[in-house]
Amino acid sequence: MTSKRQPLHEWTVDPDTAIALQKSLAPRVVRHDEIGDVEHIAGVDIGFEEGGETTRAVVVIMRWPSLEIVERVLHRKPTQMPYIPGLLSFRELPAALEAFEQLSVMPDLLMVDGMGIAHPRRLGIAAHLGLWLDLPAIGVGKSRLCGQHDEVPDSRGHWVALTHRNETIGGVLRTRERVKPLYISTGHRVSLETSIDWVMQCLTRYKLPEPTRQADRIASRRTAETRRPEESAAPEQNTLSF
DNA sequence: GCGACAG
DNA sequence: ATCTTGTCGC
Repeated sequence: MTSKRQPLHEWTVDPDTAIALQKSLAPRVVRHDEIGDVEHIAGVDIGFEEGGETTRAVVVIMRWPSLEIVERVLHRKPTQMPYIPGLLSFRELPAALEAFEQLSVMPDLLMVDGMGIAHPRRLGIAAHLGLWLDLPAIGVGKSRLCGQHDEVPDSRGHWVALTHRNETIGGVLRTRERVKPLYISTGHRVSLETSIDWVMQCLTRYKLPEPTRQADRIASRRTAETRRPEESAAPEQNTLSF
């Protein structure tokens, strides 16, 4: 029997409703390790086109530990909510969720561009996505949303705690010397320490871990792959698997 | 009331 | 996030 998972909640574009949802969902986020064998890791990132009118979600699936790309999905969807600090997931997840529906392989771990629980109400985009898909997830942010931290030693692999309201919500990790550190945090079913470990394991020669870096390249850059299909050929095609 | 503010 | 060329430095 195929049972279709019921969605966590109805979507909304109302700020107050979104905040209320975050408060009720945050307690359900699992902050300890509840992760099995990892065969595939997904990198998730969102980009925008036409001045923000269109949201472009990209999911890259990599095999572990080879880190070879085994699948990529690019999905476009009309943007229906503005960017509001703290409500990022409500703007970017709709497109991402539809991208996941296109996958032929479900990953065992997610690495999302943005915060996990390092969020004012402890439900950043990585936590929200992990909770929705019920998959282990790690938040990989490039800048700070909230919380305070000491200066990070300029040595690859070193990190300091990110604290907010008397609680450690993440870690600020130096993934490359002389380069701005990354803000790592639990998304779902992965502890902070394990999250940092996975990020380090996925580093090559760049600032970002491979899953996020690959997704980022495709989502942000307007290259040959990012090219929209010919309007005359297939006007309705907004999804590309390659 | 005054800043701060993921992508 | 996005608009954008070249340029300085490890």
